[in-house]
Amino acid sequence: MKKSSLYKGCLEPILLRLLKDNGRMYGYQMTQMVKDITKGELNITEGALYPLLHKLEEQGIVEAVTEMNGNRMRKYYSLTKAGKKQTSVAMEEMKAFMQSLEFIVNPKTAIG
Amino acid sequence: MKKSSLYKGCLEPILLRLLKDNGRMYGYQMTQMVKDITKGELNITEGALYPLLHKLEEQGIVEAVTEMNGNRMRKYYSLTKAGKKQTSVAMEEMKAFMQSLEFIVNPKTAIG
DNA sequence: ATAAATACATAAGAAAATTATGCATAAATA
DNA sequence: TATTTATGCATAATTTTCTTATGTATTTAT
Repeated sequence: MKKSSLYKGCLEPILLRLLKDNGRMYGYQMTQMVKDITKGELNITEGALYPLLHKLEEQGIVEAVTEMNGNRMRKYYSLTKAGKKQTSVAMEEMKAFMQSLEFIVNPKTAIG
Repeated sequence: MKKSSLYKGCLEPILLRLLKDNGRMYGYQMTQMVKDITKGELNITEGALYPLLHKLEEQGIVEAVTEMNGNRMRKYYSLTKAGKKQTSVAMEEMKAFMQSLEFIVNPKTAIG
């Protein structure tokens, strides 16, 4: 991301997708993976990431296990059963959303 | 849109795109066109639309002309020269953003 | 007649980020 | 070896950007 935050609102489904694809992950790892995948385009800020992960944990969407890597802590998150169900819904919504964006931004080539 | 606001942050570029494609438009028309194009998926609320249009006008991105259609007012908006420039930038950002979403949500089929 | 659609506007509140800050360890670099 | 960068977590204050609710008024459909 450069400046304007287009991905405001998409962070939660992005995290769910990462966990769905990669099993358990820790926060910092998520930021790095998204940065890599998007070639530096999307940079998740810590101030957005950690509070969201905590919220998802409270909601029972994810569960966390803290492990030590040498002397450094890592808090691994993974989808709960309810979280997997929720992820399916979120992915359908994302698909529809992305298709809608295509319709608007690319009206000629978009297939629907 | 159903419930979650995935498109938070995307409203401005969406409006710019509409104006770029259709020349001058009035607010209500924008909401209807987006609803049509997206098959009811994206419903722009008035509380989001009008304040944003006013902001864009203040910033010199759009200019407005009020006309009467019978007894009903319509406020037509169109891109200024600066607005067209800004739209180009915004469309590049949108393109990159959408590509990034593809990378994340559709890692196998996404082409980059 | 009444409801729905058209057409604008604004205010209060909520949601979801950004920015700034803090702590701590490990690795790289000047 | 001193300092910066990277790793890894966390939270608070603020800002951005919506949603929801409300208001006014005309036109069309039921």
